[in-house]
Amino acid sequence: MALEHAILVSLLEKPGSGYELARRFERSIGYFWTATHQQIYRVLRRMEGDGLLAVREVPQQSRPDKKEYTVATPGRRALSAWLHEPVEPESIRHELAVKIRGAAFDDPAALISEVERHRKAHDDRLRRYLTGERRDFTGPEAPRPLDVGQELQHVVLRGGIAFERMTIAWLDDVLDTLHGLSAARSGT
Amino acid sequence: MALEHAILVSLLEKPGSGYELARRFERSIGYFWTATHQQIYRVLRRMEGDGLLAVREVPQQSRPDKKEYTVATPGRRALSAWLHEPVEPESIRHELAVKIRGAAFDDPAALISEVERHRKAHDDRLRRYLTGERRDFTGPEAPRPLDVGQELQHVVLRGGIAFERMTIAWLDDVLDTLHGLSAARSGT
DNA sequence: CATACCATGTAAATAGTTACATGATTCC
DNA sequence: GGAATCATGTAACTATTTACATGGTATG
Repeated sequence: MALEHAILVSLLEKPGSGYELARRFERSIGYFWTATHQQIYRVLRRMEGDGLLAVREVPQQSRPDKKEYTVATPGRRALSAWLHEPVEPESIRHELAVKIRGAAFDDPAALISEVERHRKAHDDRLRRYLTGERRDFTGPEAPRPLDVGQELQHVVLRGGIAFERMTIAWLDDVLDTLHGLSAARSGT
Repeated sequence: MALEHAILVSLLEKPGSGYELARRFERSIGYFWTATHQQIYRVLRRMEGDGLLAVREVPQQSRPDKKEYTVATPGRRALSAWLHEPVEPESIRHELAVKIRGAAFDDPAALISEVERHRKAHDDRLRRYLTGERRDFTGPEAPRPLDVGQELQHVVLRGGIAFERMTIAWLDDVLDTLHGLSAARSGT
């Protein structure tokens, strides 16, 4: 299960609560894995039961107390073991692509606004990634030289940026295609 | 559930058995959705029970008989309805990226062979896609002009090609980074 | 005073994976 | 004789999503 491993990596980078993990899954970890708070809380409890994590109750003033999780030695070992095992190269799952092929059996032009909406969402994400990249890795405020962990975080972020750029370019291709089909239909 | 919709699209393109669908999910549909035969058989039965699909027993000689599924009118309507609803822009899930960030807590150089293996898998997939593109859409054997369904299939395939190319370029970036880290560690 | 944020969970349903199972035919 | 292809499935488990639930604090 990659969620367990993603949690181990995130907690090794910095210990934190389920809530904090959920927030990280919306941001930095989010560009390669997603999870909701419900799932995170459940997996945290299991991992703690398995001895992979240690918990510490942290009392807070003017905020609810929280449980701070840290990676225990067996957790570190489990991550190491996984890193040395091969994982299957991933295939994509893209609902919008299903829709695009499905549009052949409906009105292709009706899909244009949906594709535009997706294009905007990816464009927003790209901007967020680029802002984060300047802040943490390439801007004047960024530490220099970067340590090993930061270099690796940066190369993963570059992957996220490349993915969003590719997706935006492809969605433009899709929009051109859909417009072309409407024009042809109504007689060039 | 996108698997249902992917099945509807595939069966509209061409009716077929569960086995045939499973094979398509390894090929053409595979570049935007995956499913195993076990899952497909289960969903097919449910969809038939819901009246979305019609079945026909097809006797065959020198092969086991098969059940050929066709999309029924309610199935067509369900697909139409879904096409007009918005779906959430997808986030990626990439186990290898989890590993790359995890490598900071282990030996980054140990990941090189794993990344190379993934690079090769994506390169193989790209070659298959390009062969399919020439055969079905751009080669001299391809029909011309393409109909609406073929244009849409082609733009989705171009998405798969763009994804594989982007991934390969990114994995090269990852390999450079990993090599750079090893060189720096052993003292430049 | 309403909204957003902090913080943690339960319950139910659906989706997806992995292991097991069968049996005929074709190709090397 | 063994492996691959055609064809369909059951059972068990794991992962993920969605809906519901609570309650305090800070901000405009």
